[in-house]
Amino acid sequence: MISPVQTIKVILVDDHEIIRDGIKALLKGAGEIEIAGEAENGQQAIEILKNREVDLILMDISMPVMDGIDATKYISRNFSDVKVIVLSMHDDESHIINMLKAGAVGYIFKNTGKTRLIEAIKTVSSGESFFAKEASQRIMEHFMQNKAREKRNGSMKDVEHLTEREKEVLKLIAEEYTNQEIANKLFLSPRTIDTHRRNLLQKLRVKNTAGLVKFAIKCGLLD
Amino acid sequence: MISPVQTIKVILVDDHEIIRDGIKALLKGAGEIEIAGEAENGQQAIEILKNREVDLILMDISMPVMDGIDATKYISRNFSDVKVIVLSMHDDESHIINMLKAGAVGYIFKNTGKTRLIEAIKTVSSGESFFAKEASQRIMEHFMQNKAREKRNGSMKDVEHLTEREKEVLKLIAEEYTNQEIANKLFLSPRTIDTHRRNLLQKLRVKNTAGLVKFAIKCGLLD
DNA sequence: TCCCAACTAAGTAAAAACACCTAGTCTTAT
DNA sequence: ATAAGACTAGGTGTTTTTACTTAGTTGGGA
Repeated sequence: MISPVQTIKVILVDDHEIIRDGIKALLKGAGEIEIAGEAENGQQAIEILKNREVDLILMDISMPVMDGIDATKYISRNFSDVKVIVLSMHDDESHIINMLKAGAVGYIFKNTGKTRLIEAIKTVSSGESFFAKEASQRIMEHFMQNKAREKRNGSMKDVEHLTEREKEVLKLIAEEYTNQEIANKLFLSPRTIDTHRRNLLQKLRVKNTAGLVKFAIKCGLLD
Repeated sequence: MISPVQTIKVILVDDHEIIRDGIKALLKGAGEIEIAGEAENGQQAIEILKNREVDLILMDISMPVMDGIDATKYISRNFSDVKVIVLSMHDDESHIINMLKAGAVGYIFKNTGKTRLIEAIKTVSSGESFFAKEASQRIMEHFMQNKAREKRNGSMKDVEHLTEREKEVLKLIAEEYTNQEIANKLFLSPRTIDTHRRNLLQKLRVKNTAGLVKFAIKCGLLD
């Protein structure tokens, strides 16, 4: 909150010294960026954080002792103002999504050029996120896949035949409320909920509450 | 694949003319960016795409006729090489996640400065994604929340406390059978099933059948 | 051997869900 | 203007679930 232009203190975490040296060389010329430390694994990185003030971490994924995923999890929980950019060779969905879930706010590849690397550091440092092309694509695919999964499960055919009210009631049923409780929430008569419930049973061709709940989950009315 | 430096053709989609004009003014000075069109809603935007070559769209969310979410869904499916950046006033999770799912690769706010806006356009145009600070945070929260939910629900912890019989009964409950029917299947008294059912409710700390079914699905007792 | 957990089952009651029917209001589209 | 669908809600009655309680049998481990 104090300084508009100040050096960004970066630490490098990678088990290969050559790679660390390469990155150091790349960032040498760039103003505003200062290499505040290096670590060979997640454990060492966390040790550094305890003793030194750090703004941003360039983090490899596969490392001995403590890998990048676990380290990032720990860091995003215990040093929430330290940003983590993943510097990886892997462009597969699972690595990217796992690092996202762990709390990384950037993902770039080791063949990234100097300009992009500096751009990523500055972008993330100012609070935004920076995901390289392939990483963006994988994240999108991940979201799309969820969509596709939902669609594949069919029944999306039926869900469109439900009215808004019915979907609302169905959701509350699946959330373990009784007709009476639902009625209170929606300011309606319990008998109205009863009617909606029976219409749902008929429309979805299921026998009872269990069937309703399964349907609600299947078409993502919950979560 | 042809041109390393070429103008980025942008169209603005927002139902407020003043906002469109403001953005046009902002982008006026910036080289490499060309306003290739404007639209008041999603429908109009799609019409433009059919007739003109466009690289990128700055898209509002709430609009009449066709909102930004539906429009982005359509565009990311039918014009997959056109990038969509959301230009929004809302920083709530649902809007951001919905636009992500719809296929947006950028999310910035209407109070963004000129520099950031241009940065976002160039970043997204080159294939990366650009999410403003608050948007990044919400996306992180979304992922974290899923994690937290999984943990909170325990599920896999509790399922081991269930006996074989209980799991068997739970499965049949989730398959929409009544106590009577389950009793017939297992050659037991309906009262026994009743007892199992109540033990399940207690062990899993859920209120009713809906809770039982959700649990059964969560720990894969079905399918 | 004795205890415990799992499994079984029943008494009694109240609450909730399910079934089938009717019917009014309101909005929208033809 | 009329029809259709969504939303509302009541009557009446049955079936199912939930609640609280008690208790017999069985098999395996301390």
